[in-house]
Amino acid sequence: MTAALSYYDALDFGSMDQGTASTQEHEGANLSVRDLTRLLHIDYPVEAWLARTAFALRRVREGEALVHAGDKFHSLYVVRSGCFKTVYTDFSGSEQVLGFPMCGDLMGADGIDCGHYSSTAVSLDTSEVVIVPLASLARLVYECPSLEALLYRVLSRELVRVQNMAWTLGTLGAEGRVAAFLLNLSARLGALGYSRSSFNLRMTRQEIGSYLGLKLETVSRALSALNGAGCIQVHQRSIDIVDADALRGVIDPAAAVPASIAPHPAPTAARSGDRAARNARSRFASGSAWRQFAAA
Amino acid sequence: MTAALSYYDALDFGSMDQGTASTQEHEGANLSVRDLTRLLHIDYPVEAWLARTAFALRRVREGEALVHAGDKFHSLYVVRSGCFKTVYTDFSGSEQVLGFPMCGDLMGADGIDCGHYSSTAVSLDTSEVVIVPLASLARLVYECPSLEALLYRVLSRELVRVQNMAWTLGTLGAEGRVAAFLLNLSARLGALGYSRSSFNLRMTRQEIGSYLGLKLETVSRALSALNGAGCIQVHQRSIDIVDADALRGVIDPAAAVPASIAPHPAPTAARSGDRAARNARSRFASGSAWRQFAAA
DNA sequence: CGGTAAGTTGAATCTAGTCAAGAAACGTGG
DNA sequence: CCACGTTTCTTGACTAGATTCAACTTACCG
Repeated sequence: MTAALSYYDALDFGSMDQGTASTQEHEGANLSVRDLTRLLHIDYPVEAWLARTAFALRRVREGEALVHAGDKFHSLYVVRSGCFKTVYTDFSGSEQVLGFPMCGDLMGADGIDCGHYSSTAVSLDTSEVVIVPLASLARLVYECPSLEALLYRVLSRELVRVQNMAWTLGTLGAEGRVAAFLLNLSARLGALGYSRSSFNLRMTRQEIGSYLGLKLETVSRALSALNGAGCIQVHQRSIDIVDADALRGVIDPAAAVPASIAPHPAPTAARSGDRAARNARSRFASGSAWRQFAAA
Repeated sequence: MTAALSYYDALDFGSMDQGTASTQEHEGANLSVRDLTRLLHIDYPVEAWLARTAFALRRVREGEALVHAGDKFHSLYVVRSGCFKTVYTDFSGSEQVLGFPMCGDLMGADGIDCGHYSSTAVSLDTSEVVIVPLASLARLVYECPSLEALLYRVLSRELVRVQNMAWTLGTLGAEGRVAAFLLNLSARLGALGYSRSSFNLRMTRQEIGSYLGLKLETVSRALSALNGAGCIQVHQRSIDIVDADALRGVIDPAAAVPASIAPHPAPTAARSGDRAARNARSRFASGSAWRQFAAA
């Protein structure tokens, strides 16, 4: 057992407080391995007895940082609710947003290799994350080797996501990037059971621009242009996707979206159609105020 | 034992021929786990008996594809010699280069999650790769749990690399991107024992441009500009870095290079200084023809 | 030696950035 | 509830930087 953890011990994982002990704010509900696999949309035959292993939760208030770039790595985090931004703080002050992790997304994986997180994770919302200490995971894998591939898959997924991002930045113009961003968001929210066609952005134009390698004015202009073209309806943070195919056309006139901008290859959730999904309300769901405004 | 592999079996790893059997071209030399960790620059306490496990090699000729996007995933690959490009073939024909894996770099990790490689790997050179079937790795981890973190770290490293790429594409202009590209190459070659200041590019302007999100003419102009500014000396594929600090200055006038464009956080190799390293010749090393040209 | 692929350079065009002003939403305190 | 200041967003005019198109040079390979 100790042999199984020797490597992690060498990285000082062993000396850290783990599990519930490391939770800054204790929540009553802890999550089982089964819950975790569901959250990650990775179907997994988890032995029943593993259910006793529990992962702690942590609540992060809007604007609060979950981890800072440079902090010592100890845990991975899976978003359970809310929305984050992960940023590189290019220490001449300016920051580059690397992603907007949402429910089911992984954070902190960039810290595994060198032992320090390489990006800062800031909550854009009152959020909740599952704390997954790497040491706990290692112990778990030791007891149940079939779990090994879980982290492999999650890391691989993250890799594909960032590669997609690099593709977007490398090949698309401003409007294409914004269109891809909106479609991506739409797909992810749809997979979570929210409306694919109507949602509120949790981030500012500045943050979107930083993420897409654009200035905030350019993002604003691109949104206005897509609005004018009839693809979407924008009003501040409120987005209505009127014509998703037209949006895809903006990305590639030959309608060839690569491997997929969408996050997961057709997960099982949200098969119930938009009508039901639209009833699922959250901070992402549009407020009624703008809806009547749009109708006018 | 079979239980340990059940998940992989489900993904058809179990039914694949593994180890030497899957090598298209048998090489006499197979690599041990120890060799592999050294190649990856990850120091690891590997139990001696693990030395018997051997990974097969495969030779890939210039222009040949190691894997194609969409192919069924079965193995990871670690470059042992030569140089590759990994490309997204945006199926309207145009392709985007995602990276130039070299000795010690991992390829194929983007296939773990969904079971298919998402990018094509083409050799730019006569190259050699170590074949690491994921099933073999799983078996190995079952026998020696401390190996588990090996793949975690490699995947994490890859993630950081691509995030750095996204940063480059998102924040730098043409000259900055080219400068970052050259510095990155310089650092990687240096870590392998080659000259940091003088090398030959293995890729065309077109491929560099695709990688950096630029057109080939822009790459050419940027190189000429850096040449004119006295940072480097360019002649076709031959690059001499005259003033690395000036190059860093191009990236950020305030000399603030983020976390590091460099690949690995100061690996142990190549501490011998440039003089000794310059003697290490390879396809990357500059030919003498241009050297005298440069002196003129 | 000639043909082809790769690289350089110039001029015109277009896209995104910059600077700047104004409008709309938000929060706070009266 | 309203007035206020602050933040966020939108829009316009101008500029800087990258792309495009094109001509030309240089290397490479039979």
